[in-house]
Amino acid sequence: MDPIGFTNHDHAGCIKGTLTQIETHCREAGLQLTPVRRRVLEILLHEHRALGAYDILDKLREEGLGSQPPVAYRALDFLVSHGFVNKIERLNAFVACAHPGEVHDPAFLICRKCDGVAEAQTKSARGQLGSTAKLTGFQIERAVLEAEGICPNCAEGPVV
Amino acid sequence: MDPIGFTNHDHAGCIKGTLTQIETHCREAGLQLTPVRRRVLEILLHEHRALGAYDILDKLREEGLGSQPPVAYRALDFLVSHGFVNKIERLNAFVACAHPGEVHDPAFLICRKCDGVAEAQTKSARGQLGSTAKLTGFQIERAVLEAEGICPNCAEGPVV
DNA sequence: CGAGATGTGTTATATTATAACATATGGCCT
DNA sequence: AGGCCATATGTTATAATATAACACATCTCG
Repeated sequence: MDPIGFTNHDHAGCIKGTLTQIETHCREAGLQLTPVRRRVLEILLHEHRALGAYDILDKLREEGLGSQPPVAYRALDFLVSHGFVNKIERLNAFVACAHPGEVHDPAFLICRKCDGVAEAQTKSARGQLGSTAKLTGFQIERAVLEAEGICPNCAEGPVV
Repeated sequence: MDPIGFTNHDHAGCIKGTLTQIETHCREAGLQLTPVRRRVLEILLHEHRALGAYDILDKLREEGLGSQPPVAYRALDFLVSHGFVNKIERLNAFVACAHPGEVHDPAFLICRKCDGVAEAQTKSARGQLGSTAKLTGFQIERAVLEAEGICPNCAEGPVV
């Protein structure tokens, strides 16, 4: 499986770069990127696919960084609330954000076979709904698009 | 609260019309709209907002139509799989579909105060991602847009 | 009638998530 | 230093959501 956005890329560099970027962002914004939070972020960057909270908790437990659900959920809450990680509602799982720091309405391509997740740009998800929202007076704060389907890897070599 | 798409409409007529429409559809397609399935659909049409599976189960239980989770989940599975009901992943809840029968990628405006849900038209959610999907070879099967915000009712008269 | 497909009843359990309270840790004010 | 507040973590318990598995009923079709 190669769920890294479904295309090859410099994974080691991507992890390191994003991590550095987020570290800087936290330092400047006065956010505490504590060991647990940092480790959860690293795990998600490393896996580069959607992981459930309990998958993450298992890894933390192996490393002696925490063993009870709130440990994982708190770290994830922090990371999600600051835009470093996104929650994929459809999978009840979490994935490192491809564009941390930027304000954006994320869109995801989710493979229903391998659970690989690619984050896409969607400039206008909000704009799309804009007309409907305006008509009714609804104020959109966040918009998430989740598309389910088959990724190229699973399409070529069916798991069956 | 008036979460009916956030605008007034002929609710009784809307329930009846949709129900008739779905009944016809089922008859023609050879689908069994059994008592439990029909009742769950009615409940959702009547409430016209997102209900959790256990909320629905409570109502079924009161009416003697079933008391165990699988009863509700099976009915919901049927209704969702045939496009009569949509699941709002963000809320782990279910809402009657505003456009049953039509093939469409639904979009929802979800009020984070009252949990009211309006279903919007979104012709191009799929098209939006089309370019990205094409680039990577991802085959989109379903796409759902969920927007969170404040509905006009909650904005005007804050619950606080 | 018998076989297969579909739907329901029921028990048990899996999975995901949070409430609540105790214990650190570090800054900051006097 | 001492006291105080905010923030983070540790821990126990439990809530909320969802499904597996098996027994039984009903219906159709050959």
